[in-house]
Amino acid sequence: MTTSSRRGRDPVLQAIAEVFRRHGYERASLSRLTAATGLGKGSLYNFFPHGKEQMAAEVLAHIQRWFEAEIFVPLKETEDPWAGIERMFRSTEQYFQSGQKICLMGLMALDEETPFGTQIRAYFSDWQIALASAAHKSGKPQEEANDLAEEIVSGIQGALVLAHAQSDAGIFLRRMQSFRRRLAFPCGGLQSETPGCLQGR
Amino acid sequence: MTTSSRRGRDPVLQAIAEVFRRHGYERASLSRLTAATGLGKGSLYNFFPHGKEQMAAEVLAHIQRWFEAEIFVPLKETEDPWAGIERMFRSTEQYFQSGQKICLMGLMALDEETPFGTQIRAYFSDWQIALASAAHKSGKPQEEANDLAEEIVSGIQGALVLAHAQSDAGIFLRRMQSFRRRLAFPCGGLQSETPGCLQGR
DNA sequence: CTCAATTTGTACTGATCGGTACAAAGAGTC
DNA sequence: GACTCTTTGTACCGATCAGTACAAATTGAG
Repeated sequence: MTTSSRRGRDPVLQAIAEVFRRHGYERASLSRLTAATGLGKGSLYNFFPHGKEQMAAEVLAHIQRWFEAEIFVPLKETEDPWAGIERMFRSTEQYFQSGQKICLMGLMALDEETPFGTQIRAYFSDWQIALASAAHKSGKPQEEANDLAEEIVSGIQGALVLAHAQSDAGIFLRRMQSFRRRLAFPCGGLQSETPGCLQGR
Repeated sequence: MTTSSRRGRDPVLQAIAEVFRRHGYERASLSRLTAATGLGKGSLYNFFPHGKEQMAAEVLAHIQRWFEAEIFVPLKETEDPWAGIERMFRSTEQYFQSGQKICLMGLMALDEETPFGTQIRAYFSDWQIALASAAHKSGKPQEEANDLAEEIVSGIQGALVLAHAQSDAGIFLRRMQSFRRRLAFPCGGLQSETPGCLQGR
């Protein structure tokens, strides 16, 4: 009882999320979690009776809610699709601290045999659907909008991987700028057919 | 001594690589490694006196060598850049089994505090440099070639993440087709400026 | 205050971790 | 067969894991 306790559930969840993000599910040991939250095991298991798995599930749900409110809903509901799209880019850059932070969803997506597959799937498909909706509203044909959304949602994950591998936030920011251009210009989408110089398999 | 031993080092490394790929560095426990290789702890530590870390380092070196020979060198040295590029796509699709397998380099890139940062950095930058070289040879200006290479190398990682999250190899194959088009068409590269509808920050 | 309910620290559990020690088993040479 | 030298299985090590038990401390209501 020496440390922090009466600050509500959210800051605790935030601290836990940070541990998961930095160390992954496995290495997020209880000792790390107690250290990061300032809570003893007793308190932690009092907050999360189902232990580590519940912590991770709630962290993922928290992330999902944040993206839903901050990004997906604006993308789907704004009448100015460009505003929603630019807001997505800004919020994404801010959330991932210009690529210095990692996407916990992406990290856990690579882990086999976690019980969070459903949550992870929902996160990515919600994002993709929301972005495709905005792209369609901005004038792109539905098919091209879907393709661009898939490109950008996956591309953001890849940019985070590469930026982290090279410890270079510039990579992430450059990719984000490139995605902005891709959405703004009509030419980059699904062109006719694969050109002759690359025989599509 | 009941099981396999006289097959050389390579198949053992391959089995170890598979464990690392499926479970990550942490969850790749010695018990899993002994099970996958059919070797006891004694044999494993006889092959790899420095234990798990040496195993991982050799696996990464093995991967690097494979990509170097199969993809990077052809990209850099072929006189027909399109042939090298198409070979890259085909080899990549084959290596990752159309997106069903994960990139161990990308997975470990997301892990903090592994001692493999140098190897991982080299893998990605070698790939990017080789691809940019081929793109440049195919007629793109150097700057655009660099940008496209960064887009595609990171994009492949993202495609693997998303394909794995959704258990949908189609995502990976669609992204790869999209990258083929990006390289083949001149229009998708670095255009003039960010358009007015998206005020670049 | 009193008393019940909640929150907390801590000592424990059994399991598993990576790694070591070492003797038995194999293989090669003579 | 007798002698090395390498390869192998297995018993063990201390450390750490997630999780539990539980009593002391705290809180809140009356």
